[in-house]
Amino acid sequence: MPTPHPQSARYRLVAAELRSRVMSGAIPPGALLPSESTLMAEFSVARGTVREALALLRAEGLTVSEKGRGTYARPRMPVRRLGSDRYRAELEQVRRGELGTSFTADQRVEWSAYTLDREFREAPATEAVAELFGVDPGTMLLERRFVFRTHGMPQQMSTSYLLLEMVADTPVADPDNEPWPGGNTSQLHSLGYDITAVREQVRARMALADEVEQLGMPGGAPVLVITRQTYVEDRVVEVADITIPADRVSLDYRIDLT
Amino acid sequence: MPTPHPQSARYRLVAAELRSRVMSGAIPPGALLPSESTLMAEFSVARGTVREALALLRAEGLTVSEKGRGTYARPRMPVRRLGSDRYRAELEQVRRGELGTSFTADQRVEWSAYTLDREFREAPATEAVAELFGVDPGTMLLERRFVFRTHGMPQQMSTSYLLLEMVADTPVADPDNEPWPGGNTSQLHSLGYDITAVREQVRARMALADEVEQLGMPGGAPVLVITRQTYVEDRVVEVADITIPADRVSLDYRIDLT
DNA sequence: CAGTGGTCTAGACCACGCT
DNA sequence: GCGTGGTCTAGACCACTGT
Repeated sequence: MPTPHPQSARYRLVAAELRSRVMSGAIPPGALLPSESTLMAEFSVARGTVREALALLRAEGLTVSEKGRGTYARPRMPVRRLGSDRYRAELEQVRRGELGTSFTADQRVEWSAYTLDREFREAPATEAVAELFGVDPGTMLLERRFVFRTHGMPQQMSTSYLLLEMVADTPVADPDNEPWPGGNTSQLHSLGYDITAVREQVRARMALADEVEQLGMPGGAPVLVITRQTYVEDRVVEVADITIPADRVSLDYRIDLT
Repeated sequence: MPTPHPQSARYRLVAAELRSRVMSGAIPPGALLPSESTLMAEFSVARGTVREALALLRAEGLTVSEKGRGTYARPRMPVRRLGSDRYRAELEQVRRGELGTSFTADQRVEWSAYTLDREFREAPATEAVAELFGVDPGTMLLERRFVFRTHGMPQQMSTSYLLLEMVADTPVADPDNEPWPGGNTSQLHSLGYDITAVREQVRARMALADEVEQLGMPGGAPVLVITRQTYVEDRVVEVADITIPADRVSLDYRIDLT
């Protein structure tokens, strides 16, 4: 459907040259690209043409521009590995009665080095969440919103849902008990549920305006969205929506066929 | 970090107005937006300003533009579900000696309804690929590039690597045998390898210029990238990089803890 | 053919970061 | 004050899609 663009366009040639300089490391992450006026001279093109080339690179996430300073090769964020094996590790840890959460285990940070904002409320299930739970829409849920930070840097935001009848008047429903040592797995364990399976649906899309705000990311950047269902046998005991800036994470799944 | 942009810019006001028309449904998916000259008159701005506004909407994935025709509200793409259970299904199918590939099974399209471009070559392993294989860099590989299409629509591109010593002078090394009934699992089976596990590493990033071209997607859109290792016991027998436009797919993983 | 978006030029003024 | 990127204008020619 979308019209293919000719590769011969001048701004594409300029973009290609700059792209190769960035990707080859000739312009390392964090370093300044030549200024627009320099590029006008180097390629003998008008400023608008240079700016179109730079816009292309920005759309590809290769560079970021700052008014008054210049255009930079985008600094690489440290990539956090989110392994599917963390659930099993967490479960075994909880059974042995040890501390830590999957989040801190993934991050390899100490228990004290992270903080999270939290906001709890009771709310009826929307149609989408009800379907994931396998209950009727309108069923009362505990909705918990979290923003995780390590060393003050926002890393991910998530919304978790629990059936209210499961958690009402338990310590799990009290935000003051967050962060909970041992995380979700441990919380569910304390309620008498030993999880047996997890299903994750992964999608990617552009960040919305408020996510850009809350996660401190550049505009026009993609996020990974994980919809997670936690199972005890055939019953869904928790549903969560997890949003992570795409350049900060790599998801790792091992699928056993034996 | 990135400089915030003022909301007062004229092109942002134009973009905001058009965005609300699209999101409210006043301009339904697939319908034409006003032409650039119409917008110049309506908002009393220069063409460059109108084009900046439209570039914003395109970057948000709300519209697509076609030379000679106009700018459309973007039609919603059907989402393909890529389930981790497809490997097991494929393996059982192969053992029973049946046809089909995971790609057609995911797509729920008939065997004949898809085509793929392919390009085979022999090449030494780069450092990254060698590490995924667990062999020395420079080890000779068969590199196979594919572009899958259903009904002419590009859906994903992938590059698959096999150890040359495993496949040299076998039917697998002959591009004319693609598409191979039963896909990768079946090919490996024919070489005497019954796969036992798959590891997938999932990331998302903005599409690069040549991916935009090959996949027929609007610029400024995110892609999902899957790095896949196929195992027989502890040995990696295939490595693949799979790139899919993010709005066309949802990955589905089930993690069993029992 | 007329109308559309794609590319390109040559100017202008502004807000911002640095020194 | 000077250099940077951000915004905006007013032209021009092209390639493409329609009739």
